[in-house]
Amino acid sequence: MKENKKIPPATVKRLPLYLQCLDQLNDDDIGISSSKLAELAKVNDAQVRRDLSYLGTLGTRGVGYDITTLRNQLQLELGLVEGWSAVIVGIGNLGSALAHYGGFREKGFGIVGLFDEDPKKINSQVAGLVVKPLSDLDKYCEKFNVAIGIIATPGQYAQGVADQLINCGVRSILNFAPVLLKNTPDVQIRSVDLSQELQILSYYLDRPVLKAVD
Amino acid sequence: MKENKKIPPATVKRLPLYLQCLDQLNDDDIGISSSKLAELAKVNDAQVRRDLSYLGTLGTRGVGYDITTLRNQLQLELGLVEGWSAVIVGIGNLGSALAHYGGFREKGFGIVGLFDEDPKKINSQVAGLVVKPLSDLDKYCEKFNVAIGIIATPGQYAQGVADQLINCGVRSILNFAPVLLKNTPDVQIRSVDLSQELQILSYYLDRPVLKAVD
DNA sequence: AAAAAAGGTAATAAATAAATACAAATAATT
DNA sequence: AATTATTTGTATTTATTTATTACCTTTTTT
Repeated sequence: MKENKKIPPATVKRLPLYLQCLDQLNDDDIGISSSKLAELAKVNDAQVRRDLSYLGTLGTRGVGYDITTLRNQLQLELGLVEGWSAVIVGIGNLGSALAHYGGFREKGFGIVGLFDEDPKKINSQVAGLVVKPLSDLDKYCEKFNVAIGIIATPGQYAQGVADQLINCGVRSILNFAPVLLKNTPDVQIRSVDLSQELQILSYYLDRPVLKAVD
Repeated sequence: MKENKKIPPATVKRLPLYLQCLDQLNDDDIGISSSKLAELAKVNDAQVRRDLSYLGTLGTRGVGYDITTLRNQLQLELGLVEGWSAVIVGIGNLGSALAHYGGFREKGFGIVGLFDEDPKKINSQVAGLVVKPLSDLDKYCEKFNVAIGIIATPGQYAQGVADQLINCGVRSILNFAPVLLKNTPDVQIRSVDLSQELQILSYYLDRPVLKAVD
């Protein structure tokens, strides 16, 4: 399939999953079939082939996929080789946990700044970084060419923080505050609402027969 | 629409969102129209009416929806009035943040136990609870009739913890570890992978023209 | 040479979402 | 009191997205 065809969102969501599955393999494995990968990722094997075909012709018929090639291509497509910089705003319990979270760095993201408005937090050290006031955001974004803003403030401050981030040129936002942020053209916003996840689980708790999706 | 018709997963995912939108309204508002709610939730207004119709005939033609009725019905449908009990396993930075997170209690969930295997953490106090070893899990699950297990351990321990939780009768698991847990019949599993969310954002960073979905 | 394994992709099916339309109920207006 | 405007509930249709099936091609194995 063509290299520059746009990839369907549902497929984009599965790409990091495939990458994760590859990480679970033995170090001495060099190849993997679509059916094996499908089993690990718990999807249909044709779906795996179709998803991967968006990245180009990676596999060899009769053989399968070379793991290294596949991993490289997934990382390339997901932009994990770009070394995007991120900041975290809101250094409460969750923000602090995110600052310590190793999974970000492992995937190539660099947390370059922590921000909060609470005077008690400003200048304190968290995960090896000094917490700064939001007034320093502009400076940091320019200096580190920050691409991603992670919002972990209480809900009522989230939109204001988002506006500031966008104003500083940040084009992608990962929002953990339990509010729906305003849509802005050219800005990607993803929200993770912890309590909503629990609520969805709760629905199915009452109805053990039904199956959740996603 | 019939009360006991099964609700499509896509709708179930929107129900907590509607609930969140209601929370943003002024206290003195007593009614809301589908079009207003649609605007807040950023969906089509016909979709709102359709989604809500699964909960019964809640609105009044020519008038709209009574906010209190709507909230009650959403909470009822989502099982938020059941007071489900939950435990958190893995009291690292993330687990600890989750233990402090007020959003769970606010929605009616009760965190009744924290568990970890690290001797340095066992017996320490976090968010008003004493961290216990996993060997106490069984006891807690029985005592508090625990319905939900929240996993915040490193990836390599997650499946083992999940097995233990299921073994103790837990039927719903919210997994924050970056691994795909084995499917078990009658057990609902939802996973939140923080770094995967960032990776999806990263894909769209390279392609500012495309739009992400969900 | 034949059979088995495995990727690529066209075609189809299923699920989801969106749009349209309209009857019924309520409120506002004349 | 009658009329008009508003808004829900729902059927129907349409469009879009997603998932599955089927089949052809290539490679490896027997």
